[in-house]
Amino acid sequence: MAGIEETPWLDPGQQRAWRGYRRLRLLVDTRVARDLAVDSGLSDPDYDVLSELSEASGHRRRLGELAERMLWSQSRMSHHVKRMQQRGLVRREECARDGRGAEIVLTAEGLRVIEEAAPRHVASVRRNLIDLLTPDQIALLEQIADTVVEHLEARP
Amino acid sequence: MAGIEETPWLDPGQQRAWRGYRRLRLLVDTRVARDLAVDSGLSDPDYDVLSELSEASGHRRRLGELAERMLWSQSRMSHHVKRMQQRGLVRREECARDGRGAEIVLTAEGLRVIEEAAPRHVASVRRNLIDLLTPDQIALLEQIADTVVEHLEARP
DNA sequence: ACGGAGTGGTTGATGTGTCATGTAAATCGT
DNA sequence: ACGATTTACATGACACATCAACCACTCCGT
Repeated sequence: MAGIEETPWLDPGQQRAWRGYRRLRLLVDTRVARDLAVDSGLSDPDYDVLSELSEASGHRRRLGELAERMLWSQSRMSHHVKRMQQRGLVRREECARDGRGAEIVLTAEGLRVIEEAAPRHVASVRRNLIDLLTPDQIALLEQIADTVVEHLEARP
Repeated sequence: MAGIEETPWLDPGQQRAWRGYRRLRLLVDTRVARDLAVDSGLSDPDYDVLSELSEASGHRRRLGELAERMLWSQSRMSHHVKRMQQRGLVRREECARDGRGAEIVLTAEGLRVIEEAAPRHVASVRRNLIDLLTPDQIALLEQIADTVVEHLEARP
């Protein structure tokens, strides 16, 4: 890993790309989050957890597995699941195979909530990102994201 | 604005682009934030505020102006500035022209801190995003960001 | 010039994220 | 098989963001 002595400053194009990315992120994410909250009463993390669970077999997943897939800390997941549990969106079950384990299960209410939220959320994602770009740009964005993700996930 | 009835689901490519974007954001931002905290003891918002002030004439700016440029709420800025003030990075001064106003001024310490933090931060941004992409991809990213930002900023 | 509306900023309550730590069960070494 | 370590998760304290009041000053109409 190079020391800072050898690190050149960002050139103007790189500077603009970085600032653009930051601003895109700020605008897109706050709007999508606001829409989600207004339309469905969910926060962005709420939606992600529900979505992850709804795609899991049996609508259940180990807490740690959930955290790992979503790149959250276990602690964060534990706290968040507790709150979602209090709202009736998920419940905890003991894990048969591992006495320490906790399985997080989507409740019927949780399933209902995310199924109702999903189409509105998709509409919001379209309004605030997808439909603003040409198909070419979408493909490029995917390619850029893949490149970066691949590099970063290959690192500690 | 179209109702959800008319909103088609994301096609596979759009789906991958959206998920890719989300994951890129998660990976890049957490790593850059962690580097910044470890290298310089600053949070991401800390850095942004210091950076904004260091570029302002007289190293000072009205609280509301600062908030507006950064798309923060005034409340958030007020709270955050209070904490940064307690750490000696900025100070408040009364505004001569408007008795209600507050001017936020970069302290000598604040200037020292950001000047020391900047090169490491640039290195981190390179490691975690810029240097992972080809010059073409950088240009495309900038273009995509500009497109989206332009659309979104033209809206309430 | 005075009374009310609007503006700039602060504050407190609440929900959420992070870090350090705690606890209990599983696993490993011998 | 027994103690030490590691793993899975929970918890408490704190930092931070958001929202809804709130206060003080400015601006405007009459």
